[in-house]
Amino acid sequence: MRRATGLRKPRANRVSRRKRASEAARAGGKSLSTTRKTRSAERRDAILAAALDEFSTRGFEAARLDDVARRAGVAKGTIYLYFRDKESLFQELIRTMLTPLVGTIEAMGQTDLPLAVLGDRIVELFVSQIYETRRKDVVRLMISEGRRFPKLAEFYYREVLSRIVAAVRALLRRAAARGEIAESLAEFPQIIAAPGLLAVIWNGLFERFEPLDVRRMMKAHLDTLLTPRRAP
Amino acid sequence: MRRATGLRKPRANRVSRRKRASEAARAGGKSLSTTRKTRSAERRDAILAAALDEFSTRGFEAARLDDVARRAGVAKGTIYLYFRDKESLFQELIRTMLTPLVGTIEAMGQTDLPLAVLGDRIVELFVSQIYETRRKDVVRLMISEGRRFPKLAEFYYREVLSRIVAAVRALLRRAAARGEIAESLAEFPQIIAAPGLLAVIWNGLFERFEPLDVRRMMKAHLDTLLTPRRAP
DNA sequence: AATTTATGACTGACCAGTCAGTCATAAAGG
DNA sequence: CCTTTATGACTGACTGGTCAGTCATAAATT
Repeated sequence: MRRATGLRKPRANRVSRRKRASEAARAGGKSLSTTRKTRSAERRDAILAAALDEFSTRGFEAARLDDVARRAGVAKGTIYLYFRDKESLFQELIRTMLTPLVGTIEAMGQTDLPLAVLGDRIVELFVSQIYETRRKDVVRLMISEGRRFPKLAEFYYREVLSRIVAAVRALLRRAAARGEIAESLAEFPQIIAAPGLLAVIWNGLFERFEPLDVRRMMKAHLDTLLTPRRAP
Repeated sequence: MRRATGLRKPRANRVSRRKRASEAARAGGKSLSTTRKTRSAERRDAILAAALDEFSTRGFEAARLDDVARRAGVAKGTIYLYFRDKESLFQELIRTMLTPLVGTIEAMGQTDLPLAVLGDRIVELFVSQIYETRRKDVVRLMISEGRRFPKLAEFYYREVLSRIVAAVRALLRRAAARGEIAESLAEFPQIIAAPGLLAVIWNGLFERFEPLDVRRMMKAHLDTLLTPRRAP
């Protein structure tokens, strides 16, 4: 039951408070750094990692910051030293995880190889950098909760998606010019990503009933999109 | 501020309670039926419709049953006459909206037309029955919240998805046998649906930045998948 | 009058965010 | 170098507010 008195209870018997925290930090794998700055960065990362776990399994609303704190080996108040509020923590999480991806993908947009070759690279990039990574969970979060965070959706569109779409479009245009694919495809770069997206969702919902081999599916898809250069 | 007393306040001055409710029912467009059964079914539907609105805009956790009740022109307690609890309401909503779709799609799986023709029908079916309908919101809900309702995901897989997948797979096998598409495609019926799924998500998150023409995208996709029968 | 249907005030549990207090570490002084 | 003082990172009990679900009572229907 909730205490009814409005009186502040005087502090008492704090039994070994720091102990748990430092143990958890140690358990986190990192040697406990003594530098203030290093320690601070480690804590931030620990909180972000814990937040990803909790947000992924319960969703934004249902996730409890108490649980995030416990998982990060930190007191709840500490979270508020690093993030303004729950929403801010959520947005930072997505920003931090997805931003680094853009460069990699844009770089790939530059290369001027036959699509038959690039295809393998695209598939591999997606699988190794997203599907087999915690970034998969971030993508899921973006899909699931993005509508309720219009600012975040806008950020994500401007900083990530629009750039990727532009890169892929350029790539497809060149391939179409070479006659490797139909012109109409270059208009919808989203088509290239669609099976990957589907796989992320399928994996979260139905994998236990019917597994899906992303790599093979994406490969089959790309192969089929290629215009067969005259039947043999 | 929250009331602190634990005392039950005696009931008093209920001023014209039914009025608002019956007005709202009338405003709902339906003539107020006198049949018990009809009226009951109407209420149920009103609650489901209101629930779809609220769950769609706020998400399952954040949606308030008070708001669902208000929107349905009903008192909160009434919801509990029709549904066991919030979760049950959510699951019933998805069941009710998606189940009728299966028959339509399975029927299409039977027809034995060239894929070039069937393609148009598939696109049109998807757009008119899902994308331009409130079912689009239900699909979004399934994607966003499905992970937290394993039972629901299982129901959806068994009753809806697996059947659709089977129908499309059969359809693709026949098309592959006729040489209309690559064999490898028939292994992944999901590929056919992928752009539609992507469109639903895109529509919810990024439509305001960059509109996406589903019909044209899906058409372009299907056209590209068809093996060009020998270059002209 | 009896039964069914509906209502909405109320409760109990829950949780984001706060803040007075603590303590490890750093800086200053001897 | 050692001791003292200062700093601010960190803690967790607490507050204020929210909301799912209940139930005593009222309205409608038979």
